[in-house]
Amino acid sequence: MSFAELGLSEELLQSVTAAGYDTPTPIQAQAIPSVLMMRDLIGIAQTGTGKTASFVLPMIDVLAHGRRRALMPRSLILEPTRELAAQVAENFEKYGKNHDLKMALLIGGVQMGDQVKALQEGVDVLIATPGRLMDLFERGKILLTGCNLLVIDEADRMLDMGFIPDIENICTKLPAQRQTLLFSATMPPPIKKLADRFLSNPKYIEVARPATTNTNIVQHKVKVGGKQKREVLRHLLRTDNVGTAIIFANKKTTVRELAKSLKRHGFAAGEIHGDMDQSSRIAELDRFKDGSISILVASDVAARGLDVKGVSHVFNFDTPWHPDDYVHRIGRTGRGGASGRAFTLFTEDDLEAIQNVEKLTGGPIPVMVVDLGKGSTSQADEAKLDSDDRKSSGRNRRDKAPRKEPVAREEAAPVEARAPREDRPVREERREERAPRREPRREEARRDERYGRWRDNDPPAKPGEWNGPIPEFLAVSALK
DNA sequence: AAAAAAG
Repeated sequence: MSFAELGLSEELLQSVTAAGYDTPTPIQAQAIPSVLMMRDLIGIAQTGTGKTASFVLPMIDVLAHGRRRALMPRSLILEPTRELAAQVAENFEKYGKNHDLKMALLIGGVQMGDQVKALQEGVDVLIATPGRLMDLFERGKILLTGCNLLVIDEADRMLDMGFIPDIENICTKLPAQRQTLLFSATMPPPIKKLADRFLSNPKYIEVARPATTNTNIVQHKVKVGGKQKREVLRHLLRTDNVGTAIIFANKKTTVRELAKSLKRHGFAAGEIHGDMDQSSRIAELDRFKDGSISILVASDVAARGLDVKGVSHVFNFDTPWHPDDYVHRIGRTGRGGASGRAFTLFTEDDLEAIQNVEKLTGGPIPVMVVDLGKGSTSQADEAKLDSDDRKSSGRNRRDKAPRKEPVAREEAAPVEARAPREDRPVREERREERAPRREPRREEARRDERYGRWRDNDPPAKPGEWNGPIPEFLAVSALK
């Protein structure tokens, strides 16, 4: 299976090749033809599965023909966080470089001026977080009546963040006759309801079981006394061949203090959390991406969807309170088939949280014993932890190979020098099974039908005249 | 128990 077989245009294939990709991931293989056919779509996929390109690529082709109009964006992508929105925008730039497309990134924390200006000049694609979008809408800077393609990304995250009423609100402002794509890692009932209400006859694609963790990631948990946390972390950073690491903490204050502490100890560390202004957030992320810093201490603002290449390690300085967050956090490593390592520090108080994580991920996480040379962790502790595992995982445990001994018990001797960048885990191109092959001839026919509807030949609309398909509400009122 | 998002 290659990108060329999915029905994408030549220009687009060129930019995909230029970006270094030749084989679509499973979600791309399944979603792209469907999006090109203008079908609604529900995509159940974890981050790191190539989900973003699965809607960005076909959208570029869909939008390639058509007119921009002032204040009337032609498509809208909703993202839960500013960073994710910016990341999607980067994707549009990367793959859309051979196309004449204008986009606007509508996120909070930055000046409105440029965003308003872009809207006035007309954009093909709007990438937005809900708050700023609503704000600009209420100020009359956007008309959503021409927006017939909507992407709701990370829907479950939106739910967690209380955005669902906003999303519903926004949906009602878009033309009823439109294409809607909804992506989510899980399908809790409120998301199901949202999909039932705003999508019609969607194609359903599921590429990875929700709440399972990537098998490329080697996981460990490390029991620590509260006071040893930083020391244990530093030890692991020095001895586990760490190339690039994200360290998650539960609180913004912890993030700040930990970053400061690590810097004091000579680590090239930075920080990211929601109390920082947007420009610092972007700057820190850039420093991390370009290698100026090798360690990023983060709150859960960076837990989901953030795509930084070559992150060798994820450390949970705090055990996450919600097991979902664990899955998302460690998913920042082992991306795109690369290998990764994830360590979770836990204290006596975190036993329940750890058990919940293990229930979700489907097995006990092997214990890593860190000996700081002061007799901090004893065999007795390990034995006790092992019995905790047995309690928590119940009958699942019988199905698994016993893993009572740490899989990778490390030598305690500190190694000061960090591994050179070349020693980082190498990304392997490992693709899973392909979607069934499509017959090209049928595919072409469907595309033509669609283009007839949306592309080249539409006469220009006069002001106030509806140019697209007849909106549902008009059709309904005509029947009455 | 927190974090995120509008200002």
